[in-house]
Amino acid sequence: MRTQTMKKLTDRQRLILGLVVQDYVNSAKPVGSKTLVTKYDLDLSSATIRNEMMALSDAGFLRQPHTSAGRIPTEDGYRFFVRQLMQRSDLPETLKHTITHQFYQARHNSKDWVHLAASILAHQSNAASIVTAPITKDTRFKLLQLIPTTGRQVLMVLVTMNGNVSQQMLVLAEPVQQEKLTATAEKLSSILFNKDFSEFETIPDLHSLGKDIYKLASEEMRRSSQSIAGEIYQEGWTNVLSEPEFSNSETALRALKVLEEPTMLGELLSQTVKNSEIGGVQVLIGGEGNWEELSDCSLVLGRYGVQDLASGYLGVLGPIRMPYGHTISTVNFVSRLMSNIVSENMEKDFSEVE
Amino acid sequence: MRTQTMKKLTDRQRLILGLVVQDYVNSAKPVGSKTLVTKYDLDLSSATIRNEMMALSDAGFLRQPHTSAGRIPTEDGYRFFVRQLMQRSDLPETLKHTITHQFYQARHNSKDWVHLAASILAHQSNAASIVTAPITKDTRFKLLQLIPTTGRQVLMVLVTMNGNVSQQMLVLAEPVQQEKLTATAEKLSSILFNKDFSEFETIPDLHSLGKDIYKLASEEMRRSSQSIAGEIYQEGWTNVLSEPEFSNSETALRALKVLEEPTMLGELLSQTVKNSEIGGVQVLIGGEGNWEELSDCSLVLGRYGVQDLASGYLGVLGPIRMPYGHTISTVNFVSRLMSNIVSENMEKDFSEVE
DNA sequence: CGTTAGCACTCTCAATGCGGGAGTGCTAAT
DNA sequence: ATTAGCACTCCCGCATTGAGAGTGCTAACG
Repeated sequence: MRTQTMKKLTDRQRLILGLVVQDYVNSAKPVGSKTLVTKYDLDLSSATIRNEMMALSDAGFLRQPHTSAGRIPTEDGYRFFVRQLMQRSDLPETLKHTITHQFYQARHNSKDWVHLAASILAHQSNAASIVTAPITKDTRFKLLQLIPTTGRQVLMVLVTMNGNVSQQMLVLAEPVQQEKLTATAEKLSSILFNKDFSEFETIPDLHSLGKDIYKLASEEMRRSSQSIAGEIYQEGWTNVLSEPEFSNSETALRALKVLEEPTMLGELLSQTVKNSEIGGVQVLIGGEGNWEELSDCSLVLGRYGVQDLASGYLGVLGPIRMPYGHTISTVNFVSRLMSNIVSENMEKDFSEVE
Repeated sequence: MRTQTMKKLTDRQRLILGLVVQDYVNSAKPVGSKTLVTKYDLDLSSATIRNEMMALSDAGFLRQPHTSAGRIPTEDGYRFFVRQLMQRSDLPETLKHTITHQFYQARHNSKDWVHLAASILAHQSNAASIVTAPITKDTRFKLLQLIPTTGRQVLMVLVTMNGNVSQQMLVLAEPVQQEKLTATAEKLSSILFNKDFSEFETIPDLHSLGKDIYKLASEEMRRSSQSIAGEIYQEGWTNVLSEPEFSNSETALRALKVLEEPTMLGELLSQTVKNSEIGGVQVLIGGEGNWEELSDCSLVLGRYGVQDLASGYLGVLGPIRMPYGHTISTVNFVSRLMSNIVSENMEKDFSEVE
């Protein structure tokens, strides 16, 4: 509301605002002036604190749930806190090592490490986590293989130049010898090698099997190039439900519906962090006016991966009363680990392909 | 409690019990004698109904939340209803067609149709759905392929005799020519063809690359043969949360924790429906004494697939106050569709392999 | 005998009222 | 500028109340 006015706060006001946020995040109860003095033994009287609190209320950073109750932060209060007061609280070194090790072990299977990320985020932040598998915007074809499984069913595996793998089960009109499948795959691979998806328009001269596969491959390439995010992993819903502000479950319902509805979630991700830098973290507090359903929630969202090449989203949904410092550090840390895994894969790529 | 006594109920008592269950399922409010008479215009006075209700309470099928409130079914009441009174309510034909068509379109990609099943169950039953991807107990090796993706990374695809596909990304110690990969894959494939996983013990004579792959393949086969269930798909949690009995969210929390914890869920599935017939449906009402967390919930669980060859689980979790007839029919219907898809795939298999 | 009308009784639920307590805003003194 | 003091406001828990719904019982009825 008064973002442009943005009054300068005195150091003491900043201190008090910080303490109120901190205390409220821990206790979930409105913070009174006296509580503040005794709990953090300040060298001030409660009356002074009251005056300052009034100033902070006027500035729009604190509010009272009702006359003559303690203060709780407003959304703007949280925002100011996150932008100016908060200090990141790093994870303890031993924990970092453990997590790093877990990622190291899972690094070969993208399903594994994406799932691991969701799990760690949910546990560390005590909230609900959202992680999407990385996707690549690169649409240059590298190779294709056809693997007979059973009867007329064939698994088609597509690999792009930077190593993205996608696959599709297909059913042939009639059984085909494995040799013929291999030959077809090799022929298509050599025709399409290093071609961009957009060059797929002109259908090459092929026998019917080749043509069918060709169509499917091009369809698959198109599909994978259009999606905004990879598969979505979520965990820790019950963490959110056990927060006291969601005990009536009506409010929790509103928020969790956003997570459950893939279209909403996609919109949320793309609108919020689509073009943000990788490694950075965005904090969406109380829906920011755009997301009514999230009015009591905050999101800490980020992107991981390698800029312009391959990336995915990760984030945490919790109550607006959230330990931002810790959550942001955690998201950051996990994001970095995941980016490492992605870029490791890419680097190996360059060293060979060039 | 008094299951062995199992008093014979008169027809009128059965009728009344049925009506109470029906009405309570719809309204979520205790059912009174007068309500029953007027709503379903019975040719009896409320006093008579009261007498019968008392009998049903004595028999353990009805109870009162407090003195002088209407009656609600006990767990035993629901069980009696499900076993003896309930009539299945088939889905309307048009809906059946729509659903069948959706499955038809998704039939080639197991991810797609399993996900579709979860989605349809959640929507139709207005509860939370659980579906696991089918897994095969057959452990006979069919073929293996190695697909270079980027740098030293290689995708290994394993196919079993009945067409199960599993894959694993692996990183080689040093770059290897594609030709060599192909040759290795072919050699291993021919060595292992039609061998059972248990025969993998004796390591054949191979060069180092072949040995590495061999170990990984055998590891992968072992892993996939040990799991009780395929990947788990869930949907419709918010449906459960919006039921009035879960408005305080404490109770919902208990139940949903079971779904979120994979080990618990696995135990639940295996203990309940592991060896049940495919196509049959099991109803777990109020935890049945074994699952304290589910005391306010009911589960309708089933298996789909082809007996002894490939199967998965599907089911629905909702409040104990559940429209059992409709839910059971839905689970049954979806189960049948999924079994069809699985068996279609298997049949094609036999026709060619034999 | 099963069924029914009548009635007293019980218990919930919503509304109301009543301290106690926590915390405020203001004023006047330091 | 800070603080002590104080009146005031409002929540919260608790008990009270009355209406309403539904019961269990008894006695009358066909």
